Amino acid sequence: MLQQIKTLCEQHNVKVTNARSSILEVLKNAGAPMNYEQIKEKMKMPMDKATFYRNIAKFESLGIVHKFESDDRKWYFELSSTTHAHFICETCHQITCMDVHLGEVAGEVKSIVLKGTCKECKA
Amino acid sequence: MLQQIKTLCEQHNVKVTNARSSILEVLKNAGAPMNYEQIKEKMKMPMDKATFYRNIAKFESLGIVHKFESDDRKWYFELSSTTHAHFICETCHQITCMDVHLGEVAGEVKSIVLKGTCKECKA
DNA sequence: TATCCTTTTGCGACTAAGTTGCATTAATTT
DNA sequence: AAATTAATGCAACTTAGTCGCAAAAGGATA
Ligand SMILES: [Mn+2]
Ligand SMILES: [Mn+2]
Ligand SMILES: [Zn+2]
Ligand SMILES: [Zn+2]
Repeated sequence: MLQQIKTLCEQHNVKVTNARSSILEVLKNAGAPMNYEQIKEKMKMPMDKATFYRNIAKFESLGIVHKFESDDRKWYFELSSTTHAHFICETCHQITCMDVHLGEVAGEVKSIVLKGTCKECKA
Repeated sequence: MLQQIKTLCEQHNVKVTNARSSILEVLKNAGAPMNYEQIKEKMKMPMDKATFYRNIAKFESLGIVHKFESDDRKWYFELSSTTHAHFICETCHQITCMDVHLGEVAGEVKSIVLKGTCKECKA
């Protein structure tokens, strides 16, 4: 298990269990947001979905993990970083992380999801 | 039935049925995006959800209606207008329509959903 | 080490928004 | 009128995520 992940849990006062480090390790190595099925596939150990979702909920509440919903009605997860947007192509379903700068907004923004057609699919 | 709605259907070559005008009439009078249950409550006639969703899907494909998902995992619908964003407060679950101006974006944007905490809940 | 207590996990049953198949009805076409 | 096509209602289905509960893990105390 990566020391980095152990530290991350300890900083947030979360016990480091196999299930938890397993989830975080996959997310650490992810190049893009992943859903439950995708994370499960990449995990070395088997894990029940109840365990997965309960731990994810904990990570979320602690601000370790961020989630949003794609157009397939599934939740996608990534390790928290600076607030950025996700562009979801309704044709090819690819998810792209991107920075946008919003103007005046009606509150504190935690998640930005744009849906539409990506440049490749448009062309 | 409103003449306006009849015209809307005819312009898109959609037969005007009771079910269809009933849905559109509710959306026409809506002050904010509404989900299936909310629309159903406001409708004069009873309507099966299969009929509702099939017609909504048709409206969407024709560009008459726009939908997005809130944090309650339900779809919210509104009559199409100029592209604008929806701010969803994760505390009070209120949905606010708003204009944002994005900078450079990776494709053609059709839907913008911001989630976070609204000013009232923040205070 | 033995006992107690709290937290985490796995399993299976459950929930609920939205979908689908199919038979019936309504509207068009010939 | 008969034939064809489109819209509707109903019930069964799908499926991402949730929940209750009992078993396991683990830490604290003695
Ligand atoms: Mn991202
Ligand atoms: Mn709106
Ligand atoms: Zn695309
Ligand atoms: Zn609020």
